Amino acid sequence: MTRWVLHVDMDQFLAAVELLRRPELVGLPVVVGGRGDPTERAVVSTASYEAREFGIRSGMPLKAAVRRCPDAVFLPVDFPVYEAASAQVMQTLRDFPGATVQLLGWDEAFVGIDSDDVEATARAIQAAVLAATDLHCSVGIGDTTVRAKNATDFGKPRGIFRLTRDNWLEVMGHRPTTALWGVGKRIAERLAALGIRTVAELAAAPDEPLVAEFGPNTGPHIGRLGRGLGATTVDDTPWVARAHGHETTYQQNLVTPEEIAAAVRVLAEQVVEAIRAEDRPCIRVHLKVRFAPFFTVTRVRKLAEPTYDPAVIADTALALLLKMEDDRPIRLLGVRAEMVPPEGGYDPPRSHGRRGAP
DNA sequence: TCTGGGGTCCTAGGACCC
DNA sequence: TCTGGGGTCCTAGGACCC
Repeated sequence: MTRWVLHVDMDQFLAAVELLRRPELVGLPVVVGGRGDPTERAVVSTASYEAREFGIRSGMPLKAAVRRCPDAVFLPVDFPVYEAASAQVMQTLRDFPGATVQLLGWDEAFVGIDSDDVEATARAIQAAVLAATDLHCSVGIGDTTVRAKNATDFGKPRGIFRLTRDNWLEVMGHRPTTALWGVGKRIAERLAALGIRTVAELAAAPDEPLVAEFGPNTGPHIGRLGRGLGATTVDDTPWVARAHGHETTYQQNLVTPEEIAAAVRVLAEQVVEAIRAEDRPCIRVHLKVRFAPFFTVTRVRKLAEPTYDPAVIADTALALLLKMEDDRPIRLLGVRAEMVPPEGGYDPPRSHGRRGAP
């Protein structure tokens, strides 16, 4: 038996969940995002495959999406419904015999499993998820988490793809470094400045220039991504949140001190609700401000003592805002509360392993 | 085209202490 | 008077992911 890492990723998750309760929309271009109003400031969360044919992508402003496809159906984001569907998917994975499950997000997870016929196992997982939820998924198979995660893209939609040390360079070598999970536009630019443009070039690069450019931890980490190296086992330790935050993009920019203070207080109240549910008070307040037209800054301040008091959090955030001495109109405010770590610290500790809160 | 909202982690540099 | 080397804590800011 061989130990495998599978990456299970739901296909067009939000759109697929919406289509289950609106079967009349099947086959149409469907866009889920914001409040479902393409005249508002908001972006696409998920576009159905039909909508993607018009060039609509996640992260695109709704205003841009509607221009590309005026006939698309726009639906509001309905978090509780996706949370319920996600929980059903994840429970199905956990119930699969021999599976170790590590959540990566709402709609994806690593599954560690022993198998002599891993493609058959992957198909069985797809069938189990479909039977339980009526939702389709794609499965990436790998000998590391990094290879499994990258493999999924080649399986989409509804497919399976395997990436191991044997075919990693053959499949990924000629692709740009941005194809890698964990390498975005900025890091790709800095790599290009070192003469590294493809995955194969990154895989062959020595550590020294990477360390010089990205630091002693991140440098070698990026090199390992190029080689497809990563964890070979799946870690199912339950996730413990570090922080909770709330941010809002205002349809009309905030201008007056009164409306700004009121907005910060609303955000602080929402944040306190979230950290109370965790039973861990706030130790550090993060403020995020997007000034119009588009300039974002963040500030952090440690509190003298841990608190659940929304007034303290709001006042701290406002003090940080005041200190900036910037009176441009504000289009986004965010307040985040970093919580007291649990007894004994976080497990697993901070590391380069990519883990998002589901 | 005009850019959400939820997160995590890393690095640099200053202040301060011994 | 000017100075080393190690450490911790804190803030600012960058980068990434779904």
